[in-house]
Amino acid sequence: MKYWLAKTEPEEYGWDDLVASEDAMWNGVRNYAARNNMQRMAKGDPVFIYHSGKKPAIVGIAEVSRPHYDDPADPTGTWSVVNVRAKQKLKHPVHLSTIKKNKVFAESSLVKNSRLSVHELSEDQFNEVLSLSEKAIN
DNA sequence: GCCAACGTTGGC
DNA sequence: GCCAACGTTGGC
Repeated sequence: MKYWLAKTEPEEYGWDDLVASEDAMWNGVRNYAARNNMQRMAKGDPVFIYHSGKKPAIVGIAEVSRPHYDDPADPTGTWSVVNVRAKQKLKHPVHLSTIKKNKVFAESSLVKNSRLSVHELSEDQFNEVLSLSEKAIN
């Protein structure tokens, strides 16, 4: 099992939209590194949903409900999508500022490549996010 | 709103 | 194949 994090702009499509749609096609990724990560997702892998923007933070957990397939909106066949399903909102959002201060994430692409929209996390990092989400101030 | 970092494009 | 110019993303 692998662990993932997918970024989204909450004004465009946020956690609440994902909950409402029940099973959503995660589309619009137009970056090779992010696409390659999506192609490595397996059904059932956990995916943190991250809101970028004013208060960047991880807000909830979803899971891959369908592994990658061709983006139906892309006639060239270059880009992929997956389907994800919301599982659980985090008790408290885990802010990027917290992640940056935490040495477990020092080598993470979350810190080193802020522009990447789909990241893989280690098991330790995944568990650290879960643990941080239990704290009101993080 | 600004700007740094990154990715892509296109000229050579 | 290199690299300058440009566009975009996302944190602050």
